[in-house]
Amino acid sequence: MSSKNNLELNPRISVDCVIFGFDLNQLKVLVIERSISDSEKQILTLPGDLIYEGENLDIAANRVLFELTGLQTIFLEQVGAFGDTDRLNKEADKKWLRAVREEPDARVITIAYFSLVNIHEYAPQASSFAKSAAWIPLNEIDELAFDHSDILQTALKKLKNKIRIQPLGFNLLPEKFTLSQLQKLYEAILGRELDKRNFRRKMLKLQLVEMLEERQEKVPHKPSQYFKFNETNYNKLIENGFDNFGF
Amino acid sequence: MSSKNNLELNPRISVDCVIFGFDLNQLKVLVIERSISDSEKQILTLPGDLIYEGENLDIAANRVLFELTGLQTIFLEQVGAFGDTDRLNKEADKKWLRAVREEPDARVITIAYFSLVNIHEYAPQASSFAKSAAWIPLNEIDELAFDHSDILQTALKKLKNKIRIQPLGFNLLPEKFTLSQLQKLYEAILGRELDKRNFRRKMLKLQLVEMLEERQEKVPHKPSQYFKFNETNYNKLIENGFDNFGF
DNA sequence: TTTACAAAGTGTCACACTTACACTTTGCGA
DNA sequence: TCGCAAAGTGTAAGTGTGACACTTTGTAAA
Repeated sequence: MSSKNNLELNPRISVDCVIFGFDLNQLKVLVIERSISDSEKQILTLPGDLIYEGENLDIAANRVLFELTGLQTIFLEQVGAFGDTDRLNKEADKKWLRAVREEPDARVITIAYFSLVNIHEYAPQASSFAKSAAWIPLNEIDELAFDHSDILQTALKKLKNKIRIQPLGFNLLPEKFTLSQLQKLYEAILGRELDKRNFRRKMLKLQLVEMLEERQEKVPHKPSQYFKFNETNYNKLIENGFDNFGF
Repeated sequence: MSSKNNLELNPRISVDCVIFGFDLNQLKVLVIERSISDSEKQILTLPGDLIYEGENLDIAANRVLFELTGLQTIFLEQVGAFGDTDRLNKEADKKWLRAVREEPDARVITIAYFSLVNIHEYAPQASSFAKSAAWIPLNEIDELAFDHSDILQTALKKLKNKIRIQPLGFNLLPEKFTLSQLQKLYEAILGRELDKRNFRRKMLKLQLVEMLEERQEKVPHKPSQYFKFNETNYNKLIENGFDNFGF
């Protein structure tokens, strides 16, 4: 174990990303599967990296996101700093750090970000950790490495709050979508069911969605109209001081 | 200027605190007056400090707050991390850092917190910066050192959002207060006027305040009833899923 | 003691929004 | 052609919001 040197005096800084996706059915999170040896139980972590020298935090988060997903200029917002002194102290985590880090005992303070990704545009990149990346449904994640469960919960809370105020959801959907899919997304994020008629009435009144000429095909039931997000109306809406969907 | 050494590789970490107070009339912020020499123009900063070795972020923020105000166990919440590489690069800031810091050129990433303080319980402590601390009305602050204006604006935005969801305001008031004072506080935070009758109706319906037997004395107009915050009812309220004051 | 002042305190109405609720329509596939 | 499965649709009751003006009350000054 390192003695009192400046490893301890000067914490390292990392960024970790909570990347949400939606497969038109479930809310998912992009996680990295980490294993030391075959015999070891797989442990999941959030994608992240130490920041580079002279690199801004937002830039670092964008870098991690891009290296992993190939996506750029998408929604990305800070969740906060997580820096408890014992955040890397679980035995399994220490073991792994010793295997991969130059300074496994250094204190690391991480700045967490969350981001919303259109899962259908997602293209895994050839970065060192991309090959072990996986979309896991939110409700199937029970344990993450380090304090990543904590980070995930905080990010989710932030998303829940934000979705009521900004139409973030559209970042998670393909360009055209049905109102049922949109509703499912809101239900997945908010964690409760919504009334179909009330939901549609609200969305249509706000004019945030625009009906397309196109409808579903080859579905074994009445085909649904496709809609697209109307950004112009959204911008008008927030100019006028809109700040609550009422969900 | 330092060459490529680990001063640059390993950023220092600080905490900065946005401490809000309310004097029953105006919303104020506790700032530090910094000056290098008498001839220099005074520059204002938010109170803050580099974290200690092995110190948790929350603990460090509480420490700064306590050293400055003598107050403990009060509302304190993280605003976020501010780490742009150029955040200490203004000429006046660099000059000052060279005068007071051991490593004036090191990159510093700061974790900002905001806190609500009952200004009447505030007792300046004998810490190194407490003697130059001052409560400045929010609307009289035009420029702060470093990126502290940015931090202040972000904290204020967070406060505005939070006040709609949690009855934070009571942290800023003395134990007994009038409904007009409470209204003034909400107006100061939200930055707009509220209707007296509607405000009272809402507060009384929610039963968050409780009327005391006492009223104002020696005021040259009809004396007002005093009220106190009812924490029991607040806890009941949030259990039942209350999440919006409707302001 | 009367009067002026200044802030406290009070009620109603119109409107918008929210919630709860059930049946019909439509296209596909068997 | 029949069954299925999800899409799509309207209304009524209740609740909350916003706008609005006058009366009350204690102090202090004339």
